[in-house]
Order: sequence, then C-alpha cells, then structure tokens
Amino acid sequence: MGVRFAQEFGASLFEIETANELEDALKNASQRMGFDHFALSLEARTSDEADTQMLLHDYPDEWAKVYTSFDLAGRDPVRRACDKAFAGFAWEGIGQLIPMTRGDRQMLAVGKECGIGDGFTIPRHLPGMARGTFTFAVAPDRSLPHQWLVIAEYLGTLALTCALKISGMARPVALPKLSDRQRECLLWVARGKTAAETAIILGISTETVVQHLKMARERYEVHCSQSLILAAMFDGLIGFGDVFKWQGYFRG
Amino acid sequence: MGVRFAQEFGASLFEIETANELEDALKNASQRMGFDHFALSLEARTSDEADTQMLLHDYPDEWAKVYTSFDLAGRDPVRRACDKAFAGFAWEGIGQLIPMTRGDRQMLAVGKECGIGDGFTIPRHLPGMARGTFTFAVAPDRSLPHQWLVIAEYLGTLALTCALKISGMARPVALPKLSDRQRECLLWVARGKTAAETAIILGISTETVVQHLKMARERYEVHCSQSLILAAMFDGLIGFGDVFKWQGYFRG
DNA sequence: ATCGCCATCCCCATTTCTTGGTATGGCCTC
DNA sequence: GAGGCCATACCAAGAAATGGGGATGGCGAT
Repeated sequence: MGVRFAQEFGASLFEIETANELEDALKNASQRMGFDHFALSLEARTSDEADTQMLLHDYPDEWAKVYTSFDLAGRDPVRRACDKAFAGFAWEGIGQLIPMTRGDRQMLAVGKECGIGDGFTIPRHLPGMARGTFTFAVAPDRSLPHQWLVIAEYLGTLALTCALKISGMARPVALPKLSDRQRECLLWVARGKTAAETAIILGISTETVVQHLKMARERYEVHCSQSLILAAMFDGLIGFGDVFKWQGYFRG
Repeated sequence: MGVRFAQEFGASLFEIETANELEDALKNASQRMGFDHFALSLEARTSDEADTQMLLHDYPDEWAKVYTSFDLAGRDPVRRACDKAFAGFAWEGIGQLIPMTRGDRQMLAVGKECGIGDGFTIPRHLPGMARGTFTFAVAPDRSLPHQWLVIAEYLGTLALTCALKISGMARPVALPKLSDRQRECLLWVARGKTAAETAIILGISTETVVQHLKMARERYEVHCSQSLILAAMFDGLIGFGDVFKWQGYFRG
C-alpha cells in the first residue's frame, strides 16, 4: 500500500527549496498517511558560522511549550532511543530499545495529555555532519497506521535529506581536487600511518609520499595534515568508512 | 507495490537468530525483488576490545577476490558516499553526493566486468556504536527495479537491525570521555593550530597543551593526533562545525 | 610538439610532535 | 584523609612533519 504515493511524494520533495514549502508538504503527507502530527528535527554541522538547526512540526502548541520550557529534550526517552536504532521505531515498543524509567513513562503520559499519543520516530545520523529525526504521531485515542510504516520510514528519510539540502549542507559538488595518488597517501595518513609507513605500504619512496602530501596541502591551501584530512573529509573525498576498519571491509 | 511483502519479510526477520539464516533470507528476498545480488556489512564498536564485523553477501567470487586482494575498500566511492547520505542511493547518481575521480569510475567499471552493474546502497550509522550498509545490486545488463527501491530502503534497514541483534552488540560501548580541557586542546589542533599556538590561545603553557593531548590520545588508545581527531569526530565529540567555523574555511 | 599534470625520487633546514619521565595544587568522593 | 581525577608545568631524546629547493619520465590535450 502506498508505494506509488511514496514515489510521487518523494519526487516532489526534490523540487522543494524552502523550509516553509517542506513544512506544508510534510503536513499534507502525514495526514494523508493517517497520522495526526509530524515533527522533523535536524542538527547539521555546516561550514557556516553556526551549526544549523531545523525544527518543523505541527504538534499542539501546548506540547511544544511544555517541551521547550521544561527543557524536556535532555531527558526524552525517544531521543535516547534514537541512538540505539537503525530503523524507525514505535514509541510503544521503546522499552525494547532502552530501559524505561518512571520519569520516561511519565513524560510519554504528559505527551498524551497534550494530544500526542503513540508515535513512530525515524533516527538518522551522519557522523560528524548531521543528526536528525523524523516523527509521525497520532492522537491519544488512535493507533499508528501500521500499514503505512514502511512508507513512513522511506518518506521520513527523504524529508531529512531534503531538510539537509535546504539547510545548506548540500553544496554543489566540488570537483575532485586531489589526484588518486595524493588521495591514497592522505588516506593512509588519516588512518594514522606516518609518511614512512605509507611509503612502505604503497611501495614507493618516503619522499614521494611526502611530496604527494605537500601537493595535496597546497591544493587545499592548508599547512598541516590535520586540516587537510578534515577538509578532504568535509568534501567527501575521504570518509569515516575509509578510515576505520578498512581491513577486510566490503562494499555493501 | 510490495508493502505487504515488506511487512511479511520484515516480520520474519525478527525470528532470525543466526547469520546463516539471515543470509539465506536476504538472498531470497533480494531476488524476489528483482535484484541479482545483495551485500550486508556491519561494524560495531563493542565494549570488549574486539570490534565485531559482519559481512554477508552473494557477490560473484571474482569480485570478492578482486575487492579484497587489491584492497579496493579504501578507494571505493560507494563507501565514501555512505558518509553523505541519509537515504539509500543508486550508484548511478553517486556523482551528486561526492566528487568522482577517474579511479572511482574505473572501479565501478571493474565491478561491471565482475558481474556487478548498478547498485542501491543504504547507509546507516549509530554514532559511537555501529555503522552498516546494505546494498542491492543488479547484473551489468540490467537496471535497478525502481519500483522496489522504497521497499528496499525499508528492508535494508531492517536487515541491518537484525544483523546488529544477531551479533549481540546491541549494547553500547562506553565512549572514551575527554576532559573539557583535553577537548578544548583537541579542538584547536583540529583547527590546524600547533600546540604552541593553542597554548597562547588558551593562555597556558605549551607543555600543558602537549600533556592534555597526550592524555587524550591515551584515552582513545591512538598514537597520533590525526587518529585522535577522527575518533573524536566519529563519536560526535567534535564536529565539522566546531572546526571550520573558526578558521573561516569556506568552499562551494 | 609543447604544455600541463601526474608520479616518482632526492636534498636540506627547521619546526613540531610523540613518548618517556616528574611534580604541584585543587577538587570531589568514599 | 586517602585516592582519584583534573589542570598545570617542566625536561629530554628521538621521530616525524613542514617548507624550500631540485630532477626525471609518462600521458593526454591543444
């Protein structure tokens, strides 16, 4: 049920360019899927002056007021569960992800009093770059539309992707600035190897490795390897996956 | 199309208890969805010293051999793109996520020669805990079954959840914790400052800065500042926003 | 066929990092 | 008050990185 809807809505998300447009689209979509509310939260670490935060939702004012004024975010069990799950989860089953304290249950109860019943939250992380959640919720007297959760998982992810793009993270892709060999040397340095070790690994002279790194630093106009690594990582030229656990790893 | 299939298959995943069972189920499911191959890769940081890795796939032997013997993991553009996307992505459009070098394109070409055409990879991260990817792939002469990608996104995520459960590493690892001062010093080093410069900025002795960094390296059990920076960034202790906003680094 | 880029190799001087120590005083907890 | 952690400061030796010179050959494009 609803794959066509997901595809159409997903395609429409690619056209969206402002937070307001996104908010309207999400409100519309969540209700068409049988949810009463949605909430999108995104914290992105950008190159701009400050980290970008985006919060779009159509929760009842009362709940939003309570949540912010009592600073509930810090003890929200839903937020805690977000660090434990790859997939979206229903709040009902949150106890399987994290231990629930009395305060946690109380908090969900307060939500119910404010018009938020059960919810389905999709957590997404990009290490070092962004963290976001998308929640679909229903009123206290209703239950989650289980037949839509598959679609919800997909659309929540796309909505976060869209939000990330809007918040300025998705720059037009920069042209590759390093040669393959330069990148290779950089990678080994990022993995903690010295130039001498890298030289042995690549079967070339230490001086050559040093030279490649020298050129790479010039390209990026930085004067130390730390900045080079971070700049290359920021540009997507290398990634955490390349650096950690490269041994025996596999595409997939 | 296929929401019922997704729900049924998803439910069956919860019964699975061994990697072999999971592999069989995934092979079956991926083919029923019109894919030729699948690959699941999961890495988790556990509390014990040995991080757990899981790799399930039905790629052609030739590709697996080439991939491991030539250590292609370090230059795989697919893996790099995984650090940039919340949602699953088709390899065809990978250039929109990261800059593609000549070597990158060549690598995809080699894949084709080994029987791997286009693919759809779903990246998932749990900061400080686990990272995984799920890939659906088709043979070179075929194209991705686009009507199934919504379902694929869902099932890939569930498969990773299942893999995480199987490998018994759902428990979190205690992240190495740095003191405030240690983190502060690390941050300035990540920003490209030397220990001496950092000392001036913080108004303390160079030796003290060196000492803080020394302790921080010990906590993370790494022996160089590059690894320290990357590890701290992977854990979310520092982020790109922390680093770049201070040096006015701007690109794109 | 000249130009630009790439990969490879070499030298040197200087700075910086890494690693091994030691030491003081403050703060908090058991 | 003893033990732990933290922040501070210092010394010394050796390894490594950085920045400045060079040089060769290959490869592709104009």
